[in-house]
Amino acid sequence: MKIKYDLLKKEKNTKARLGKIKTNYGTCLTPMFMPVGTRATVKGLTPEQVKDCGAGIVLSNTYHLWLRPGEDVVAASGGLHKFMNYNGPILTDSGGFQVFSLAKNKEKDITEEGVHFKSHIDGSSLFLTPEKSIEIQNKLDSDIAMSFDECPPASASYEYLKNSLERTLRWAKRGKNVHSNENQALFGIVQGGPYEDLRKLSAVETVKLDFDGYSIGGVANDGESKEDMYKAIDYSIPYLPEDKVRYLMGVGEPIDIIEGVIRGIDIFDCVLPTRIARHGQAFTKKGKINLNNKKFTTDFTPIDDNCDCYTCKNYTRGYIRHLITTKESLGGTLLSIHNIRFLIKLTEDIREAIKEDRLLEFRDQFIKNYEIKKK
RNA sequence: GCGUCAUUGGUGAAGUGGUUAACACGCUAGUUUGUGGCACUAGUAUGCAAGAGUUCGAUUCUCUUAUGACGCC
Repeated sequence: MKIKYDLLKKEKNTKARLGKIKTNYGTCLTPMFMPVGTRATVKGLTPEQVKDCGAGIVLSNTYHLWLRPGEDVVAASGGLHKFMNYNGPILTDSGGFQVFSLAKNKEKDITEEGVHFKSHIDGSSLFLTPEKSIEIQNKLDSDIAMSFDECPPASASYEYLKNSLERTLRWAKRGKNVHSNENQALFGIVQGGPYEDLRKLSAVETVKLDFDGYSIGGVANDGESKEDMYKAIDYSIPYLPEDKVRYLMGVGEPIDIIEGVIRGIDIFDCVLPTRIARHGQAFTKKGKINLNNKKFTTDFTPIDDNCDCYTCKNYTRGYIRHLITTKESLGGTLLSIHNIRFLIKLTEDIREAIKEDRLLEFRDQFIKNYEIKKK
């Protein structure tokens, strides 16, 4: 079975939705946050720890698994779920983001046929096409595959974005034509930067191709402003079907998740909780804190008051600071557990607020608490 | 006891008779949004063992003292 999305409720005062995604590996409620496990592992965490955080879908990455260990190795092991011992749903990103980060000369490296990369491992020349990306994902056997798109930088011009999204549409069609895994859903990606007509064009044309779900891409990169991110969502959502999942790629920050849900987004993913964890930072209801800061040396309280995560139930700020400053890997693990749980709990709270039609009040209250501590 | 050499920030250390004493680590703070994992950015010695002298000017030259290493009796 491919995935199935059920729309359970629409919030009265916003475009927020409550939904359910059914997959072969379980059912998840939306809005939802998906932890990122680029190389078939959420860095520093066992699958059990990821599940204990309340995770539904976990992300992995086509580009990285293509290079190492190779999609045939994963397929030989019995597919990605068996390979990484994760029995929940998995979504694979197409490698489109690596177009953004690895193709140095956009004009030259990105062609109609595909994208030329330099391997980040050994510098060798690589060529990835929409067909190749989908074939790899078919073999990886994730539950949801993503179309291969170009994720242009926020600084790209209108002309560039227009040409880019039109090419991404052609790539989406090519990818869909070769998609052959009956157990795997395929999502299309809407591009177009912060421009209303481009987002509309991209959304309308992508929906015509009839995907199992739709993403909004090209946001939250390269220093894009929050205003532009919200515009990208607002200009795309009206053209997406109500009975399909909507996925905002690469977001992120607690505030942006709330604002995204208000604008009609169902699922999110982001490296932020695990990346900042490895660098010693933690989300709290009062804002982000940096456990590297000296003031936490003798702070023997949990990271966040009343947090129900394993880390907060068992460890103190002072101990975690010690692990972080001595570069013990357990520090990153404990902070990753907390940060992932924080974002998942946030989406759980958002779902409760939607049930009671009080999402806007929930947002205002969250912002009030989150910014006080920032000073 | 005599002789030789050394003494630069929290640490390892470079260096020069003349504006801001290199670099690294550490430390302090900040950044991080479909991960090129463990990174990046910024700040961090009003002082070069102490004292005196030479000089327009000394961390850099001279002397004394202190401490240390090595050698000799």
